[in-house]
Amino acid sequence: MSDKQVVQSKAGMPKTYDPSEIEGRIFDTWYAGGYFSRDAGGYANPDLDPYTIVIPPPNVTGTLHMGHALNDTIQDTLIRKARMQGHPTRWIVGTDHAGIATQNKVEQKLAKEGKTRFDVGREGFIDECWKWRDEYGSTIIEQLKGMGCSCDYDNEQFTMADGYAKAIRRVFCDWYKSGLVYRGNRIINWCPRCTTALADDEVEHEDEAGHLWHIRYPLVEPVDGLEYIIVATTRPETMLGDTGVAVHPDDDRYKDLVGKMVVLPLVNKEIPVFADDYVDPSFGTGCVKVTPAHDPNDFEMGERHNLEKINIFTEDAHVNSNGGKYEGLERYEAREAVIADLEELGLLDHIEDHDHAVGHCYRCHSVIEPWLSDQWFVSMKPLAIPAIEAVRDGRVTFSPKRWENVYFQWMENIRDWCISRQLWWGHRIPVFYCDECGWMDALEEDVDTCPVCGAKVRQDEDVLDTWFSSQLWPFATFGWPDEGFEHREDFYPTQVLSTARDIIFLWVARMIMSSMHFCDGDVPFTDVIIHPTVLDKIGRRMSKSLGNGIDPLDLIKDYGADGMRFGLLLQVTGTQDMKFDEKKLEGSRNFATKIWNAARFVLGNLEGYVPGGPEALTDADKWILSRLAGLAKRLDEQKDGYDFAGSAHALYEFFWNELCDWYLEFSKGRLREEDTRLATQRNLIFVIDQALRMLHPMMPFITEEIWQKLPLQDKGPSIMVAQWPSFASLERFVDDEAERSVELVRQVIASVRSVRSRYQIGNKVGLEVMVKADEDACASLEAQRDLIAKMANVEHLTIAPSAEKPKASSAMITDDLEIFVVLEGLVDFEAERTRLSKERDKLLKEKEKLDRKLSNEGFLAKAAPEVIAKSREDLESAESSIARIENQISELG
RNA sequence: GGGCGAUUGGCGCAGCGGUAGCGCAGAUGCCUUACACGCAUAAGGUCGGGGGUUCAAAUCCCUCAUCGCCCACCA
Repeated sequence: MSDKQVVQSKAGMPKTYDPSEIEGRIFDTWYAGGYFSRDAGGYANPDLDPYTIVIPPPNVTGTLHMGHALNDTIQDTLIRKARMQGHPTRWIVGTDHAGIATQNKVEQKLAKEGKTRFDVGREGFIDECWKWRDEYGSTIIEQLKGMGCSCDYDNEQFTMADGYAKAIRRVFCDWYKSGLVYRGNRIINWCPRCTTALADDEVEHEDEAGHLWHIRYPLVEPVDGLEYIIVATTRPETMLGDTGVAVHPDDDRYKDLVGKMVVLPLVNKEIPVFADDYVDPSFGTGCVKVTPAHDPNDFEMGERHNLEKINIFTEDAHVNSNGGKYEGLERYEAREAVIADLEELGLLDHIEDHDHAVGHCYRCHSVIEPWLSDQWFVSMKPLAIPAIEAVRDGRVTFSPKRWENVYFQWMENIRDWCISRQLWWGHRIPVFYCDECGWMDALEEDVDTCPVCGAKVRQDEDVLDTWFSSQLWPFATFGWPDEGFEHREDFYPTQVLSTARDIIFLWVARMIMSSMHFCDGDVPFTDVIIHPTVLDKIGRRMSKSLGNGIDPLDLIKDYGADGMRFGLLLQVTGTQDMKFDEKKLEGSRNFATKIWNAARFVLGNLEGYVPGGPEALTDADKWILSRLAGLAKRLDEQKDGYDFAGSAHALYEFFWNELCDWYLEFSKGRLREEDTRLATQRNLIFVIDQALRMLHPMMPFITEEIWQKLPLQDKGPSIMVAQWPSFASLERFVDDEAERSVELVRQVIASVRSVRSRYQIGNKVGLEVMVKADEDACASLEAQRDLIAKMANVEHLTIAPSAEKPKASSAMITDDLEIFVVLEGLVDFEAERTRLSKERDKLLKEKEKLDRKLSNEGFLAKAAPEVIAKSREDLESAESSIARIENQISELG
């Protein structure tokens, strides 16, 4: 309580940073300032290259999860830095209509009211979807704002928006006319619950424990006494649609059977035995039952051998009228029934356990049914070739690089893409049919009547795969195919595409293909960042069913948006997974408070301040400025590597371990002295200003809040548009000598503290200390004796090359110094001896290693000269330390 | 069946060719008037096993093991 009063009298800042009070207010000022737009409220430099990012559009079905929080933080960090560097920036934001996902949600909602989509009809259902979108779409945008994301909110995109629909139509029609889009009757992946086709990569395969049923198919006429052959299958119910049995052409066991007929049990139909290379004689019995309508391989064989294709399932996976007495049974009921009947007939030879991969719908997890139907496809190979080339030659690079191999592997084996979906929510396929004269065409504008015969036409009932629309995101969001896209050099290609690894195929690859196709071969983005997947703290995927998901907004509430962002970025190393434990954010929240308090300290010590640039009066000043330059260098250097954890660590260390732990402490005494106060104030302000700018992209809110309070000259309206501190702008401060000098000071202070701790001497007890060192070191220390006196509470400090150890004292030996702390009546000589001996033994081991190394001829002959020199130096230093320690030990008597 | 990733102090992670670092937890002492979401000090690791390359390996290569991902039409 008294704390607060002290605080108010200082800088009007509470002593713990409270983000909830600040974040919303700051976000509003950013938005009002127009900094999220391309010209950054007038602060962008139009002469610089544009920097653009398109956000991976979240599904309107849901709210943002930890993966989004991470991904969007990464993007915001990048775009904010680019903006501060002066680039015209634009971060395109928007949502994806998410065909199946949304349709499912809305169907569930209707189900709760006891209705199906058929009750409300196609139009009514689509209306419901729009309502859903209006509700959840805004939630997502609010979440993004809560995280501090600096998106171009005034230009929000949606994959079902009118303009976007134009792009879809153009693409579809263009590809249709060039033959890349075609209609075909093929085996596709059918989800019987969603009642729609799916693309191959929308199917998730999982190994499941199953069985291999061995079934006897009687021969019409016995061959050499053989009355039946045995087929092995994992799906006995599909036998209802069998139209042949295949064996390998070179399989001697069955050679004589090729061309013969067998009787398909239960169906009592004669089907042929034929030979096909596809069959693996070593698997099962070497005889394969062939169901062309329900298995992709069987389909191919059926094509090769002109077999009939009998569909035995309805769209919801029940046996249809082709299944005879089994009609109406659900597929697994049918399996039971078929097996029971075979058993009864004595045709079930035996059953083996057999694990196999079963496909599941990526949306509802139902088991996929391979199903023969008419669908629309995109021929992918021609599109893939230039897209592979673009990554191969580095026009697009992945980070981490290893994902490029994943991309290549998929792209080089790419198969045609089934793009039609039997859904209502989505872009309806723009193909029109005339049932009168048979005319059909893909059209960019709707038509009612047939241009050939004038009869009424109908539009294709199906909609397009959601990914068909999201693949156009990098150019459709900029107005393509309209006139505005002529200014595409202002934003296309974009710079960075940051996303999760699980949509490399579904989305990233397809964006590269379609964008290059429609944008004169130009890639849609140059850098792809594949960020780690956020797992729970014990390494499981976060999911609704496990209930282990975390809402970013809850984290923001507890740790602040900055705390959450920084905590996440600290974990973005090159690995593929990130085990996330909320506790990990504590350090980042504490870091925010640390910075807050550093600012509180500086702002509370501004009496007599007159604005001005940094003044490097002392080594301590030179040191912190040099370290600041070092930080800028570190951040500059990693700009291409996307080492977010590395940058975050560098910032953390600078603020906490250099600025707060040392420079702030150094400055305490100097702020009280008339002759040093102003320079110290100016240095503090300068360093904090620059460091806050460097931290801003990662922790936007707290940096803005503090920065606004800094008494800077000619500062702009927001740190968001303040100049980014490049290394070049700070290079003049690099000062190795000052860094060495302060290092000596730190050694003395740390040594004295160590002695204090060992002898349990309170900080309030002033000590007598002597430091022995060479002339140069003594000169450095002498110039900074006030700092040592203050920070180590030394009452009498002697610094001299000839300093001698007082009898009653504890000695500390460093590489450069001998430090004696006088301890009248306190010294435990035995303990001192033990400690110094341990210290010496450690050094002896080190010396031994170095000796061995330096007497190794191979090392001397082959190692780099600087490495050898370093080893020599280390040896010298170790030897010197050993000698001095031994000297101390012998003096202890 | 292929491919990728992980394996470093109790826990979570850096380091990726020159004698092991960070955060958290734990220990000890401190309300040192910016901060107890803090300060100080000390302790803690033969870098999964084995082999190889090299003057030198946590770091490169091979192999094994464990865990986890992805891709694949063997019914």
